[in-house]
Amino acid sequence: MACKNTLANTTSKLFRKGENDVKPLKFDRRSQRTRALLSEALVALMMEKRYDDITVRDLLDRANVGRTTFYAHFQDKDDLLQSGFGRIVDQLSQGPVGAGAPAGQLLPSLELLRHIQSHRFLYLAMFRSQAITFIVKNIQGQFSGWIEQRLALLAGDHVPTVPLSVLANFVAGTFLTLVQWWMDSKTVYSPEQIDSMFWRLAQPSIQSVLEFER
Amino acid sequence: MACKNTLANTTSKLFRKGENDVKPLKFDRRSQRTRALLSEALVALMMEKRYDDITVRDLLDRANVGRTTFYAHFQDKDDLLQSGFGRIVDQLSQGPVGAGAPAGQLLPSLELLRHIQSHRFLYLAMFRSQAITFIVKNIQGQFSGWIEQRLALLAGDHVPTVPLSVLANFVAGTFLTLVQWWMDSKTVYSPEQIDSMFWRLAQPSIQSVLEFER
DNA sequence: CATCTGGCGAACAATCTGTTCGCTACGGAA
DNA sequence: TTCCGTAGCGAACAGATTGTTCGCCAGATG
Repeated sequence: MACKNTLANTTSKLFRKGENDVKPLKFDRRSQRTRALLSEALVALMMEKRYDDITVRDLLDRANVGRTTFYAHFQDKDDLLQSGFGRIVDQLSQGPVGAGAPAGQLLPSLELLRHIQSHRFLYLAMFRSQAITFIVKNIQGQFSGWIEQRLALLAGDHVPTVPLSVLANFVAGTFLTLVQWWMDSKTVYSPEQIDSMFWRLAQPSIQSVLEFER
Repeated sequence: MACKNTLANTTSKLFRKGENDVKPLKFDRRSQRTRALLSEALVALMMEKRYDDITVRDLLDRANVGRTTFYAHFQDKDDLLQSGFGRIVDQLSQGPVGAGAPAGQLLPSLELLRHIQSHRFLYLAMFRSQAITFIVKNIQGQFSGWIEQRLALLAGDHVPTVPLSVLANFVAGTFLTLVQWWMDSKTVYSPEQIDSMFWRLAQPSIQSVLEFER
């Protein structure tokens, strides 16, 4: 009802995280079981069909959960998605990236890649099943922000040959494109290999644009 | 009904282009008017809300078209989307890219950018309103394919430092990322400017990976 | 063992989809 | 201009989906 008015602000749901639900449930063992079952069901279904073709009934059947129960825990199908992927995004921004970046590095890519690998199923579902573009865009936006800050430091009073925001966007885009390729790839690659590829791809352009060594 | 079974093959609709509809309409002036109105309405609505939140009723109201009329022309909301964006994709593959590539160029980026600019509204809607990821992915896949072929020629019997498919994907990804940034950008850039940025970003990495001049 | 709370199905109104059915009116050719 | 074919129209329809309410059951907790 309320959430139907997304109206060009598709990320609005990202912000209505207030747990002011009238009937939230405790951390009973049963509750946790239900939430876990539903999340797993969603991920599993997202591997099979597009997100928007997944009906609540599908989730119920897959998770073996009653209709009432579902709506006791989540307002919405989107809410369930949120609770799963939103947590991941939060982990990203507060976890390995927000803190762990060694300051000398543009992007803690290796940490990120390891994180991604350890949640492979989730990310697979995220990239496979489309329609979650807003999450990807959100991530890309965050990455761009961080990178641009660091680039500004690197550039100093240099005048880059392309706008820094473009360069930052480029680096973030390269990373995410590579991750998507990684997810879809048949042969298995280690995070280290992907990380290596990433820098081999991104580094030359960065150097060139910033006019280092030239 | 039939189109609900997309089942992990989200691009299936791209291929059921057979105009074997039982009741296709002629090129009557009225028909064209209706189709145009509906297409415009879809694009307009996609700028306002996410594709999946757009209801057929919305389209009808916006386009001032009767329910029956809609289903006389299109099987589906997805079908309408198809008829709009599918045409664009076709133009891309058979038009400026398929033919016009000057053979020495990895990607006829400038032609593409001009094409995009001349259909700005459509591409804006396409990138703004998410959930059309499959189209973007489709385009990216095509681009990757072309680029990889040309890269293979360039590389010769060189052993690149990253798989060629990754490099191709990277180039295509860089292009599309840049286009998205272009669409979202406040300040206006000419296709020439974007093209210049694109090559400044992509070229160094390509050279580096292929180990030219190093 | 008692009770408290989450889970359950049935049933509900509301909405949306895709179709059918006559009727109207516009378009194109005589 | 006239006339016929066809596109467009609204109403009404069944079927599906959403989100809610209502008792009732059962597992968890003390």
